[in-house]
Amino acid sequence: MPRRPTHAERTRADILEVAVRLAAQEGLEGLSVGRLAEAVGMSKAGVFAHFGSKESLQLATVEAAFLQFREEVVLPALAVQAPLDRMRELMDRYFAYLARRLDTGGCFFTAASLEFDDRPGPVQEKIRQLLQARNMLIWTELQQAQEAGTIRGDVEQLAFEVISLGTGTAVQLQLTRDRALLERARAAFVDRLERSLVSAATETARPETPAAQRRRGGRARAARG
Amino acid sequence: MPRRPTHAERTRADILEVAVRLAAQEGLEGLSVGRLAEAVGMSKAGVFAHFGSKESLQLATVEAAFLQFREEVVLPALAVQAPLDRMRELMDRYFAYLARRLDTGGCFFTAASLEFDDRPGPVQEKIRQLLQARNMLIWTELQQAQEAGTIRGDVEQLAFEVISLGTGTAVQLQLTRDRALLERARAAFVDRLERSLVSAATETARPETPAAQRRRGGRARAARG
DNA sequence: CCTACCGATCGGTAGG
DNA sequence: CCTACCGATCGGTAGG
Repeated sequence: MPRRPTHAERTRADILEVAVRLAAQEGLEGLSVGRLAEAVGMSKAGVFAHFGSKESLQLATVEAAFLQFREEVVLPALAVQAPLDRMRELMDRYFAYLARRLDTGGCFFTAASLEFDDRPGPVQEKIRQLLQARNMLIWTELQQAQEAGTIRGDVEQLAFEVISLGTGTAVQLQLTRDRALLERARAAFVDRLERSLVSAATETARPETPAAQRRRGGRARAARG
Repeated sequence: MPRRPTHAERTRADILEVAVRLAAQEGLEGLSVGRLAEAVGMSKAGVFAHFGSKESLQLATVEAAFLQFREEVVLPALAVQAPLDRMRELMDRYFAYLARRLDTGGCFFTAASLEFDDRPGPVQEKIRQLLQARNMLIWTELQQAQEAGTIRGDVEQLAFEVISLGTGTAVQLQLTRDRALLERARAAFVDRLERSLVSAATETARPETPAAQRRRGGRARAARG
């Protein structure tokens, strides 16, 4: 049973909402306590009192961005029953997230990831942890789809390609602001997934080169199993 | 005939070499004149005298990073004769560039692109221009490969996917420092290219779904032509 | 949650 | 290319 939030907690949540937006645009390091305070209509010390240090503010901002992403993208997708449809929903919702955030800094985690890849510390660790969790989620989804007999091949390779597509799209989209890229990304995802489908009639009919079979991991796994 | 560089020109080049490294790690905005001066062993005003403003320094740093990239990646690849082999060489050299820069900030342009996507101005324009030139280069390469009869399908879609793969790999690689991602990226590229090949015996033998044909642009182009 | 302040560093300039 | 300086802003603190 969720406790009724105190006044301080609500203020903190308000600050973080603005912080997520500012950090997405100016970066987690570029986000200064002074400008955050001004944007939220408080004194600098007032904002500071809620976090104690800039690093704590950064950590709280990353967490807030994650909770928001979880609510908008992950949880709704997890409600879908069939494993592969869940993966499709996840991707659809990620692309919708990118579209919504076109004017508010783009994908928070892609930006944070690149900003902190050379700044060791708790913030980097937190970002690394969240992106690792994302990798695990996608890997698990595809693994389950494979166990359900829906897809075949090297699921880790497929996971890598799906993540690259999402991340690469996020980067290109943000600089060009060209929404057509989202359609290309969707097409690329559907196309790539189709190539791993077991059910598609054309797929089973297709002969395969030994090289492609090896890349897919089909032969290797059969040898191991 | 290249003029012998003046002392000032050589100093400027030395400063920019350090600037490219610092900017790749701390960002173009995080790069401060003071720390740059310290890193290069000069006074702050001494460094400043070469550029006049931070913005000019940033522009010069982007240009220096571009010239370096051009030398290491683009020009050697352009020496290759066959259009599609040129594209393969370009990709190979980009992945090698990523591997070399694992400990010096990763892909300069991916980082710069994400850092400046919300900072309008001359620096953003410069970055946008360079990445647009990259898009055009890849598009042209694939277009030529298609005209040579080597590949078929929607070259713009293929170009988008190739760029996404490269950019997405750059982002993931830099946070995880997992070199195995480079192998996955290479495999993904080869695999994707193979699907667009005209020559592969297995390709021509494969039946194709109408949906896939539409996505490829095969039908549409035939209708137009 | 505020006012008032700290030392450090920022981009930039004067003058040589 | 240097020393010496400018106002502004940074993260952070004292005291209430």
